[in-house]
Amino acid sequence: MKSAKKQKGISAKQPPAKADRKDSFFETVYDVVRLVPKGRATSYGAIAAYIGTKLSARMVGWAMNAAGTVRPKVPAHRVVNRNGMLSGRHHFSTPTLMEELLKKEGIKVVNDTITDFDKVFWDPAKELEL
DNA sequence: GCATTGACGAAGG
DNA sequence: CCCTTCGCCAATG
Repeated sequence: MKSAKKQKGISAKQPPAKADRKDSFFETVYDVVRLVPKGRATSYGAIAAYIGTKLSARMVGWAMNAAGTVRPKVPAHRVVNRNGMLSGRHHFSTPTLMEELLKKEGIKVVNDTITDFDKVFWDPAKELEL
């Protein structure tokens, strides 16, 4: 990341690690991810687009960072980047946990990438028909 | 309070 | 076609 000399409102609230269940960008993300059916996967951009902040797909990733801290836990393993790569696998308990979970759900993962991503792809904006 | 980073994505060279 | 840069917003140092 180059230089983002931009900073607006200081953060007065703690990260979603507390799971305050308050209305938050994160909460919406969690809700959508939890709606992802088994054997399917979605992308950060798809979720962001569904929420309306497609330009901030990064924030979705940030929200996922706290996915394991909220209850019930969010199936973050079903969320991958737009290429279908398990970019977030390194953030799990073990780097292999993510692909293991996906494989259990019937998703083929090769080289940290979902082979049939086109088939398992689940777009909330389409499936849920915003 | 400013600088850097981050589980992304699209556009430009 | 591969690599670099920008944008976005929030958190952390």
